[in-house]
Amino acid sequence: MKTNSFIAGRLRESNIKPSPQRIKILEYLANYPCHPTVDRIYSALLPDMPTLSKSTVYNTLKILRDARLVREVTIEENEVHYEYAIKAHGHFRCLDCGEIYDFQADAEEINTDELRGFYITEKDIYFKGVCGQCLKRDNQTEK
Amino acid sequence: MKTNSFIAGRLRESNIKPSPQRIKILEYLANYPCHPTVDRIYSALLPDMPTLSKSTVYNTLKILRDARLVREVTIEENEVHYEYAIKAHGHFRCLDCGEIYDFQADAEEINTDELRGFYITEKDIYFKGVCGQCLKRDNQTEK
DNA sequence: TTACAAATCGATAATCATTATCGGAAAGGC
DNA sequence: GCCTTTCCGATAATGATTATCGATTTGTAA
Repeated sequence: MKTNSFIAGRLRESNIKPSPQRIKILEYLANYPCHPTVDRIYSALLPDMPTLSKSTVYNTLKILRDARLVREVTIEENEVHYEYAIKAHGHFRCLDCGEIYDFQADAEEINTDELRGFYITEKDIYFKGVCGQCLKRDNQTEK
Repeated sequence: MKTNSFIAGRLRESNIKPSPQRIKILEYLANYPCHPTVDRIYSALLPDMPTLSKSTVYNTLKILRDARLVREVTIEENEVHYEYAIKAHGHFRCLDCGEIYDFQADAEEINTDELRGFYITEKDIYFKGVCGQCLKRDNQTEK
């Protein structure tokens, strides 16, 4: 569980003023690794901060992303998900329940000879399909 | 250069009636491997088919995608790109000029032990950064 | 050919995530 | 305390995508 002061420190390290809104948003992402959307973050924090605006969530996430404190997960077409930036990994999205799973995958191992002379800043691995839970449920329903 | 009749054949193989609109759209994707967006496809075909509607482009692409004749490339946040489905490969998007480059990358080599019991239907590798051309241009401008 | 049913197409409106704008509030320096 | 800068929040605007639904075309059978 990351504390407020730890989060505030991370913001200061990146030269971002630790306002209450920014602390809360980054803290939420650090403690709930559920790849939330903007709307999800907004709804989760609203009870605690009734004056929070969705614009602020958008603005803050953009700041945090530029500082590389959070990452955008664009595995879904119509909405961006966010995650606290730790070690790089792959993402799997279940086309049935929509859940996003992390899995270890080293993108550095992918051969990039063809991209010689390119400056690569981001390597995303996005898999899709049906997760184990949904497969099991679907099989039971069939019987 | 893929011919109309070849394209029509591919549609029939997938039990899709080869209407003129569908042939033109799939033919465009097969012959111009530029990862176009819906709007790009629409604009390119409009001179030849003045009555074409953007709705039809959307509908047709959805049909072609479901038949796995084309793939959606969701490497950009706000717009979907399309490509004729051939051998799987990685995509690199230049954050400067927006161009999308293909590169050989075998997603099958990525270890998926953690996804045991999952049914995987799609494996996307999306890299981002700055392409060689843009790097060169930017350096010249600096001088 | 004619008639009818099904599939397809196209125009318009609706949806919804995201962005832009801008006035007001808070923070920080002097 | 005053002033400047930064930050926040409400509202409106944007733009890709989807939904709707009537019109057109296609396929089929008499």
